[in-house]
Amino acid sequence: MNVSPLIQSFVLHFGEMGSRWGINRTVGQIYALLFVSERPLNADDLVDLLGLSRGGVSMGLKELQSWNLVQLRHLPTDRRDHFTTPDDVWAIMRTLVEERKKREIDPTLTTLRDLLLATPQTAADTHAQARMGAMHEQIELLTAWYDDIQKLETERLVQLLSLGSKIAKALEFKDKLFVLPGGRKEAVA
Amino acid sequence: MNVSPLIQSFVLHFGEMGSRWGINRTVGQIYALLFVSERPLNADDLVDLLGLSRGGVSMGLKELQSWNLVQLRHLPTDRRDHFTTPDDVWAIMRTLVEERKKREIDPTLTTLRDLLLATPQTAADTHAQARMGAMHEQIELLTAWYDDIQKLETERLVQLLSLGSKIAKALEFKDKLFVLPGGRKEAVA
DNA sequence: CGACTATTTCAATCATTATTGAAATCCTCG
DNA sequence: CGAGGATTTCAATAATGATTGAAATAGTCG
Repeated sequence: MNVSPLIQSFVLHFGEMGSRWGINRTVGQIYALLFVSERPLNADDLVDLLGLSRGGVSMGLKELQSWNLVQLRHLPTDRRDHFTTPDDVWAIMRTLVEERKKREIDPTLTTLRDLLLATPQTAADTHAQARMGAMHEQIELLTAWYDDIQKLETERLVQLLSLGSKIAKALEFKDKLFVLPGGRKEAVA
Repeated sequence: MNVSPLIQSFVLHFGEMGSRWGINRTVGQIYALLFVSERPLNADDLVDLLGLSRGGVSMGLKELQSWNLVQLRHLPTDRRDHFTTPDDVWAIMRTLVEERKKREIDPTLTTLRDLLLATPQTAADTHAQARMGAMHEQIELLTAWYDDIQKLETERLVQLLSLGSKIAKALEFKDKLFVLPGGRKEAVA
């Protein structure tokens, strides 16, 4: 691998993590190198710098493109394809979450919806369907939240994240305020 | 597989998804079946119902235990180990997030911290380190938010999620209010 | 339109991971 | 403590996934 020790450590780490992330080592390494590079790299650069095969780099880049994680660039006087990652780490993060949701959550949501429509044949089925319903409801709530949050501009998103549970403190306070004499709570939200 | 068609579909789906989630098919199937079962199941039940090998079930259960995703139960008059998943889907979700963070985020955070301490040897290193710094900062912000949120009781968490971006709307409003004549914003949060 | 280069494809190989099932170990109850 | 059943281990095998590199294709420039 023809990169400095610092960069090599980073690249190797991403290669390792790749397997835990459902992408493979090659793809992880390519992405890591593109992420830290000052200039766009072409496939030959990646072959040289990472010591991978020509075909492997081609497939890795194709996969990264399918994830929308790399951008294709054309440099003047060079007709080869060059690749970069976006500069903005928040943009990257949004893409990552979006794609993982698409691959890891949406299919399950679809399956759950289908199964919830089926007529249970046994007591076991009825119980199973109730469990699936609980799971479905939860995922719906989470994805609705995500859809909502995802629309925010980065500045505001960061603001919201920085706030953290302070907001929940406020909710708590509000609840305490609105506890009625009987002990029940008024619905206010 | 000796389960009703409804449950079989659910189990098979989780088996399929297992690979996308970094767990294997067997583990996914075992978990799915435990999740929808009315009663705790023992290893033999799982062998019968899912048609897996004795060893595979043993390893699958061990893995699920290492994820804290199943609970061991002992039934009276039966000395075999029985397994269940928690009833509360939010508790499950917390465990899942916690474990994935531990496996998929924390190691990267550690690596980044180490690499940020290194002295850059080249201009490329300096640039790479800046990129790593941006990544590090972002992950820190996200995990700090998570640590904060994670402490909330479920009721309040759900409340917060339901609110979604309404809070951001409020932030926006606040910002508009506090824009000073010069156009700069007062720091208020 | 060629000649040349860049890129992709794909069959073959290699590596890793999953799975089996029999043997070994561990437990527990009488 | 030991017999019987429950559980785990592990070597062997199967299945899947990653990687290579040479051949095919696509694309571009003069």
